[in-house]
Amino acid sequence: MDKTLRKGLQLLETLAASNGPRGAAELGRELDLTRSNVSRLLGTLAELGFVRRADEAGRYAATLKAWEIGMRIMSRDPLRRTAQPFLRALHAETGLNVFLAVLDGDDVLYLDKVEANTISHVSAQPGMRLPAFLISSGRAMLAWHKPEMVGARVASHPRTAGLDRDDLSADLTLTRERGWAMTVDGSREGVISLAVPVFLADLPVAAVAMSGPKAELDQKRREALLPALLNAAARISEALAHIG
Amino acid sequence: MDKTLRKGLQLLETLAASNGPRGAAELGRELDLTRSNVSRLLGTLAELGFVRRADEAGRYAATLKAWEIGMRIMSRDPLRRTAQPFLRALHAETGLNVFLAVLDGDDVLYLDKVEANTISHVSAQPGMRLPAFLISSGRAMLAWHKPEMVGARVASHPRTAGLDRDDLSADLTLTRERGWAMTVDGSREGVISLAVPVFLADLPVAAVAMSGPKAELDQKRREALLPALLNAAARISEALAHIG
DNA sequence: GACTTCTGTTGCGTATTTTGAACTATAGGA
DNA sequence: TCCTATAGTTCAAAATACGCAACAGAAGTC
Repeated sequence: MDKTLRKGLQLLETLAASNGPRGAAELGRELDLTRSNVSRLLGTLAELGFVRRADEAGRYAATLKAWEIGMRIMSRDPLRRTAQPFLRALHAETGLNVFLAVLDGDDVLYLDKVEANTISHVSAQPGMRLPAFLISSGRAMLAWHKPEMVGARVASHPRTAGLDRDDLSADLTLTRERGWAMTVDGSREGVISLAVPVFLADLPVAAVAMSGPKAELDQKRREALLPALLNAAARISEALAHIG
Repeated sequence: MDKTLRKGLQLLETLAASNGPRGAAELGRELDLTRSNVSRLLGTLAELGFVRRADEAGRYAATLKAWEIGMRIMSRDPLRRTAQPFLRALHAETGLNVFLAVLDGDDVLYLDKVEANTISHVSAQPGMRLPAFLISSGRAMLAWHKPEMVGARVASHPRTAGLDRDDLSADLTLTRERGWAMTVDGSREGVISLAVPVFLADLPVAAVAMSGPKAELDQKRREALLPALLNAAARISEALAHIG
């Protein structure tokens, strides 16, 4: 059960998702807790260093401690570790933004990104979630799942605006047949994205994606770039198999 | 007080620092908790998604949930957000690895890094901590602190191997006079690192550092690169002042 | 400026919650 | 095969966290 731990972590999570510092009453209303309860929880979270008083008025903000702990976890992640050199090579070869993503529930979670060091505000960032159907990485992974499982997900997910179930189904079939996924204006207007799944024991455990401006990626260019993407994903799959 | 929250977060932290999956008894010994207590805490952490059973034997490992939450926190960090474009510009101008770091207690905490996309295993990674005295970023920030405060830190810190207090004190004075810090073989053998503090309201709140191989960075090259570093730090300070 | 209504924090008594020992079950090693 | 690890569960005892109320202060309103 451990109710206190539950509430404390929920509180931390809420604070992490908040834009600015927040007070106890406000947080209490959002989480259905009393002011005094929230106040005390914030006090202990502050003692532990996960939170700090931002105002003299008693509003709190999340510190970087959770980030630090999270980075330590991520630094050991075997998927990211084995994939990273291949992602860098792929970026070097294509000049495009390169992503590594996994499927978590109905979302895609971005694990890594290699981008040009120019100031290009890519929408997808490591740590972000996006609905799997909208983006190429998600479709690449879904295409290798059982159709009935995918169907259930389409039906259950609310954000299917402008996306017919049959269209999606057809796209996934096509994706699986040709071996790669593509979305146009998926995560961001004017962006084309290509993705290929990474397999471990015949399961699509991740996806490698690369994206660039629509104007730059005409069909000829895409065809020229695809082999590098397919190769990168294949080599990551192979490397994963050797690790375990 | 909130003892349960305390223990739960301590458990998560320990698990995040562990190399592989760990069992309840083992963790209990390390944290002075009973097996049943740890077992229950792990159960709720698993329910909340922060931890998962890695073995069928009942050993647990941290998931990426803490990382995800942490990344959401970091994505809003004003220091990193304002610094990032300048760090990228500095990297583009110099070709060196560029770092952003803050001082936390006796350690330096790396917030960001811009490096060449080639496979170069830099020792410092975002999220990592290193003793402030050892590395240029730390010295850059310490040099603008009150000497007595620094002295207390030197005395208290155990890892002062091969580092005389007077030598350090002299180096900090020199650093402050010339406006930048330098370490040779600081974080890693064969690496030279240069750093300059970033100020907010006359306090050294961060440091920008850049590093490269000793062979590449002779004095002539260093003198050529320094203005870019000083300029980057100054512009970040200025940008910070405009934000608040 | 006085008033009203928020805010965060803190005692305190109650009762909910957590706790640790004992117990079961299972797995690995000698 | 036994022995000793392990993890997980039950239950009564007790420590703990809870909400209410009270207080102090801030912020907005008339």
